[in-house]
Amino acid sequence: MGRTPCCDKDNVKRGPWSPDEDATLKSYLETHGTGGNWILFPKKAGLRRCGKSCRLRWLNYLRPDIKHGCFTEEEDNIICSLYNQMGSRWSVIASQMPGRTDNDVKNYWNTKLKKKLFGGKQNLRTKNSKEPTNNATLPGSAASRALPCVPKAEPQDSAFSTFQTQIPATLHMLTDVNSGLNAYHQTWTLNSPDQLYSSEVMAFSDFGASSKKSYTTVSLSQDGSNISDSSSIAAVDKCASLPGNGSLDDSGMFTDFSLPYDVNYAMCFGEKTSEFGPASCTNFGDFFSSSY
DNA sequence: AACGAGGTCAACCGCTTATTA
DNA sequence: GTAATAAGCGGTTGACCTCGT
Repeated sequence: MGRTPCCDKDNVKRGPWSPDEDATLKSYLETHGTGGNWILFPKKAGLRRCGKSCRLRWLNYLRPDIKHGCFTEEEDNIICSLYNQMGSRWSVIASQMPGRTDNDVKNYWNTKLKKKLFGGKQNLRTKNSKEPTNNATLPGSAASRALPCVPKAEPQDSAFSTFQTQIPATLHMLTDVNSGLNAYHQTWTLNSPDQLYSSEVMAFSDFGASSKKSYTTVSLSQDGSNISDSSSIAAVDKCASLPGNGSLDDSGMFTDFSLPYDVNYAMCFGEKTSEFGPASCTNFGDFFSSSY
């Protein structure tokens, strides 16, 4: 007994979208919205596509606020930090970067960032030593069509050099822990590496590893005139600002996280952050190497 | 010039979560 | 309270491209 299919797979077109389909979807969506139901949308719009496919096409590509192009160094930092905190929660990570989609961030991490960070390391989990090097040029394939840019120069002696500088990363974290009512907006500053090992920061770490239910995201509007998703909008509801460097509340969580300190220390958290990495690890790359 | 290897990204799949009846 | 349905999400796949040999 399988799940009932969301559409008749035999009668829907699959594969890449044509410009015509894009135009149809876009114009219909801009005029009528989704009508509150993506499943019915293709029929109403006159598209022979699965509703899920339409939704994905819109959210990941056609939305007007989508940002196409190179990820900035700041975005790199945000992705790395958040990935380290919460793992592959791409929608949450993407929500911190307006115009970026979870798919974008996921692809960027898997194809570029991961290599950028670990490409220079010797003891990677590679079986055939075919791991690309840091200075590999960006292929001019689909990537260069979408991202006509040159890769940033990377020092050869550090797989994680970006993070060895002090990063004033501001990470807008979205959460709604425990009660679902007491999410706080709070700027959090680490003044020393010791704080990363404090009970307070363990709570922060735990936050990263918490279940999906602990996150608050603004749900996708069903109204086409207001379409967005967790990739581009911040959870502004339920958030109140708390000034200063106050500690974490048992029932709440922060949304701003400033890191004026060397983030290497933070990289000793486990990938899923429910556990610490080896005490001996001194940077992100070392941690990952030692984890594999 | 041909071909295989590898990189990239859009799109799909299927599971989980949220919402509605 | 429960079942059905839709939306959301992360993992994976496959087409297309460039590069190296």
